[in-house]
Amino acid sequence: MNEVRTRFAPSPTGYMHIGNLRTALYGYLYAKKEGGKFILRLEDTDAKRYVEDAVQIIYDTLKDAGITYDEGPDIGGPCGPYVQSERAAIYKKYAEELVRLGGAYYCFCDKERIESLKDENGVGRYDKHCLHLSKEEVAEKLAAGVPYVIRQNVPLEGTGSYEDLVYGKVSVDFKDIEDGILLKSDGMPTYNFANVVDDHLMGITHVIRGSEYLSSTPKYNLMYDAFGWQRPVYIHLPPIMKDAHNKLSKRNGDASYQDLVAKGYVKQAIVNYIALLGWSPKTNTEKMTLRELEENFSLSGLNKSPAIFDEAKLRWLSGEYLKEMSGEEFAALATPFLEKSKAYGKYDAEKLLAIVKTRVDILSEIPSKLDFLEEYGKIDPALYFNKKMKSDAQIAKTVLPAAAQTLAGVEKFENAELYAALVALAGDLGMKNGQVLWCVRIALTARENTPGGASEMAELLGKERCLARLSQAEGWLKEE
RNA sequence: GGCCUCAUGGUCAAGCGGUUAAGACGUCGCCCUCUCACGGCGAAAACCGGGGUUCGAGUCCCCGUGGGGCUACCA
Repeated sequence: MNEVRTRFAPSPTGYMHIGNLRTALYGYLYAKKEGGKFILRLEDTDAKRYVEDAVQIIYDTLKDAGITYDEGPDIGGPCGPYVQSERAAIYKKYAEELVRLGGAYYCFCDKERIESLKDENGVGRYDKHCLHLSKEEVAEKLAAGVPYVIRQNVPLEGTGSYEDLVYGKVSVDFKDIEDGILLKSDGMPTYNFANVVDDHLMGITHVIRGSEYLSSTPKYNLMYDAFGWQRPVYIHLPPIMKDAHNKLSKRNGDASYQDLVAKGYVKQAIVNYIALLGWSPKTNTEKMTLRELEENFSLSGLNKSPAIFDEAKLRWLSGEYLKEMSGEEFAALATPFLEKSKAYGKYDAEKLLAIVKTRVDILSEIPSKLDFLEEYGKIDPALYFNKKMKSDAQIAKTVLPAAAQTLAGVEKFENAELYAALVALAGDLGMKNGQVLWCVRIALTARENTPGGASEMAELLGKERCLARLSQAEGWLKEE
């Protein structure tokens, strides 16, 4: 049994899409699961599409997501170079070899002739014109320096079939496949050729890629067969959609991995979530770390229908990761976001983080959850009304002054003590706990909803602010 | 247009000829509770349509409909 070798072969054309990342993740997971190797290869044969920082983004994203590779452009390996633009000579050699084997041929047709083959709809296919050139004619043109490409020689009849591990049997008639260009006139190969040569030379046993290659795979198999190479196992993956009609893509302004990280989604949650888009674990446990994914991944759980990216579920997962973190871990991740809050620097950071930890799913929500602390202002008396607590502005008028007095006397300004003191006050006043607590909380925060009860808010605010706010609130009540 | 391919709740998704058609997110309700959140419990919610095959079809076959892909000197 040969060692399993999978690869991720992105084209450095911009940002790392969620779909690309998932393809990389599955390749990585399968290799790990099988104790094999995962390889990174850059497919940069199209100079026109090259984007400056794209390569670095690919490295950074994979690293950030924890997807490590055993061989790749920046770390080397036995099958290098791992950048296609550095392998031009290799492709040329194999293209010429394929010509010798009859699987390809030189083509000297110019653009005009190719255009003339197309019908009014721009649809047309190459007519194998140059396939019929004699050896001498070819040699002559080559010697004369006539520009050429090398085309694949696809049979006119027959059917190409293969067994895809997720889609099952896929068949395409050769008559529906054009003699595509393998080697461009600039000497570089097209994807259609480079992927075959590289996957073979790099010993790739399992090709994991997007379903857009489903119907072109038979022509790759034609090349494997012509060379006498063993065909790899194919695993095509359905696309990740933005909605029922559109694929998730940066072009549509959809979130990339780094966008999601910047928004404050927990990285592990992102990886966990995308693993679930198109794959389902055997058990009902969906929350899994990368390590757990490595153990549980299996090709049989792969799904063949497109999956719509659901940010709501990602949020939930992110929140789950946040909640189970230790205070230190959470602080490390959350502090940069906490610094953007109006409350930052004015309150005990540890307390702020503790309050926000179970109330936030993504880190970027932190400022808005805390800003209210610094937005204290005139209180609408209606806020004091609460049916269940049986409280209203009238009750508040007697509660607030008494509460101010009580709080002034609390030594240890901490939740437990404050709660006890306020409950005791309720007893003294002959009121329900809720009547006192509700009124105090409203007076302290000027908000109907706050991330914590009256005593917690009081602790956070501190004695000085509490007393000041209480007296201010009392004043506003009297104006009514 | 031709070819490839997909189709279970709003979303992800289990199911692989016989099930009360899982589970998760979301939604809604209840409980807990000093509001919110957390947590607990519960509910609503699906087999695209039509033909077959079969004792029996979400599961197999065909057609239709709808979606996605390919049809580049892009990948």
